[in-house]
Amino acid sequence: MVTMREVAEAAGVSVMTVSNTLTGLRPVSPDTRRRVLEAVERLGYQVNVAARNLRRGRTGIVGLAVPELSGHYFGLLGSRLVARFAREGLRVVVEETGASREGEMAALRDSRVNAYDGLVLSAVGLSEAEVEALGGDLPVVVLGERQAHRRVDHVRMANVAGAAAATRHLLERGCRRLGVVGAPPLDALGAAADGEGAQAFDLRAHGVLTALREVPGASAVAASRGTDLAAGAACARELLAADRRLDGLVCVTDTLALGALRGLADAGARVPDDLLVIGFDDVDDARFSVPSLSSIAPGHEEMVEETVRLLLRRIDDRAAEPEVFTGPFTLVARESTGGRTRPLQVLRGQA
Amino acid sequence: MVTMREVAEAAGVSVMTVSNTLTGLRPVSPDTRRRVLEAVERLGYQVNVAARNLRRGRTGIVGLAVPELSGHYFGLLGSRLVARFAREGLRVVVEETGASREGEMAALRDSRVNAYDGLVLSAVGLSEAEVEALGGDLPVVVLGERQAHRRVDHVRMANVAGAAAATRHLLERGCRRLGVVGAPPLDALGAAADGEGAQAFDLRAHGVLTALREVPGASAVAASRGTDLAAGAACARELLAADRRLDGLVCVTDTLALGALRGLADAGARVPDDLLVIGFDDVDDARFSVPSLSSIAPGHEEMVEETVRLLLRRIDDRAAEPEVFTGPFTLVARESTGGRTRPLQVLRGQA
DNA sequence: CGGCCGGGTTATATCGATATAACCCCAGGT
DNA sequence: ACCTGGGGTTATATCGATATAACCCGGCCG
Repeated sequence: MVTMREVAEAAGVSVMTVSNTLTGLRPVSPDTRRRVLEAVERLGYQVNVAARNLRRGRTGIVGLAVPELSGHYFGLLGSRLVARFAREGLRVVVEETGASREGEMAALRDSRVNAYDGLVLSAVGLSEAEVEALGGDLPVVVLGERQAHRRVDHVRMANVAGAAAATRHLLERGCRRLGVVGAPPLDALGAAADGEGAQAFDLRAHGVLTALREVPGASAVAASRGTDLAAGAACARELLAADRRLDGLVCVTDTLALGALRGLADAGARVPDDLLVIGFDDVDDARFSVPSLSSIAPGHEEMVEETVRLLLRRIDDRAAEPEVFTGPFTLVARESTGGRTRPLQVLRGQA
Repeated sequence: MVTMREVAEAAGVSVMTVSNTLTGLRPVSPDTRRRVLEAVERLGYQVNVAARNLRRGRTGIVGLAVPELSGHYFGLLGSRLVARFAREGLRVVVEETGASREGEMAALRDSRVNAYDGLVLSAVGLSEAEVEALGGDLPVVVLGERQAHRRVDHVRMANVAGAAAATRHLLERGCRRLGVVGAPPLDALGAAADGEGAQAFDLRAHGVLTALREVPGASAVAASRGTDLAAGAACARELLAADRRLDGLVCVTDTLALGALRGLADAGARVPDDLLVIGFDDVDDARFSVPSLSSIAPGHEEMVEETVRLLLRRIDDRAAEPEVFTGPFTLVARESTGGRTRPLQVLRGQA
């Protein structure tokens, strides 16, 4: 490995002059600059990032901790964040938490031990207080809910409002006997959803309830068996078996909804003829499933933008006042709720 | 940030003794060990990875360069690789190449500049010679084709054999007028697919041709418009519009196949009643689409295992003899080729 | 005409860990 | 009794870059 010292000798200057020409932190005469660059080129010099990091105290790496990278939503999110951070000259290390407390704690520890410049944590297991405690002075932006004290930067979706809009969409189209896929039993929900430790899914279920109460005679039952496609299919079959007259399905994620479409097909139920289905996240696949899936689009662009902004801000100033950003949302009606193939923008709203 | 020196002072020993107790590289008496660990605990010491890296010349990070993380296949692959490398104590930095030469060159450069311990490169744009030249002495494992000289470690799929098996599956079920989604014009294929710079998709198309020639009276036309869901849908519509009597569709990836299912639905064609569809990759969604998608499962497990093994081996020994590993494959027949909902393992084969 | 200023450059200390070699001391072999 | 050996420990050099302060020199101000 060719070092700065060798470049310096080749160019007949000191290492600091080489450093200065390369970083541009201090002025260098045009003549020396040329000689240095020429030597750099000739020797094929590349900075040793480890040494630079040691001295600078920065690594140029941020962590991204998500439940699992292969999910529809997190794949999308990861992809966008990687691209966006790249524009800021930051690289992204991916950690998978498995949506567990241990996984999230490991991600935080890892980020500190390896001195990442910051961490984007999609938190489902840890509370804000725990994140704050475990994170120490590590810059962290949390994606998700559970913000009780607002002492950590948060980027969240319009979960309640979005889910309510989704539900109203079904109700407006005549649904009265709803199934909710991916939510805890609805009667147990009240307490959790309003208060402290509510998860995104709880909040979405809460949004469903909110909309449901606006329409007399409308009812809903929930089922939950996980977050993957198989879970969606299983829940759909379960709900349909329990109530053959079900006429609408609100799924708390598109992954669950796509699985549910499969489960309904298994059970011989036709969408949208027999019942309507709507999801949440507006992943790419929603536009291409058969039937195409209506969904709540949570402003991916804005959320990514804001996540990056907040993390950079905090890296820059650890004492900055914590912010909570809630993305906008858009209801996208497609075939699964009786719409046409081409997406129809029905409603745009804020939390 | 508390340093080793402070721990040493607190424990009344030298920094080297602290280092030794922590790394375990040299023996330390039980008594001192206890004192050191106690001091570490009390002060909340954590090693400075930048300093360790500088000294050790390793970073504990490997790069993973894929066209885009949000694709079905690459999300799956990324997820598995991240998990698998984690077991080896390695973290993964994701780079998106956009399937372009420039992106792949950037990934290689980045990996060298940042001194990753190695790089897993899903190469579509660069030739092996270019990878070798640009990579320098960086340990690299290439996922994909184009290995001409076998001087770089490769992990590949049974593209030809797998695609041939997929095609035979359709032919056995009576298809005679096939469409190939994601392949270049088939008559232009011969030259490219046998020889040097063949891409995975070319090889799969080649496999289709191989099987096709075995059945007199069978024909195929190809269409290609990209690699995403929209491309799959567009190709399917295009092929069907050109030949309404099309009775089978071989798609070079599941993403294209899932898009194609959508495109066929748009055109009013029923799968599997009017025509059969098969994909390649066996992504999660294939099991849950409607109809569920038959596919070639390329031995994800083995490929990931082998990728990690080869990279670790080369990190350990840059002069090791380059290897090419070709994964096994399995044909999974589902509804889209007239199978039942539950997957049916029809054929297991090697390249 | 002397002192000050600032562009341009350099030597040196420093970041925090690890490799190296030297040291001490006691057990065991001869 | 002496030498050898190795467990346990330490001081110091080192990894490769950057921060710091000092230096040189020509121009400008008073």
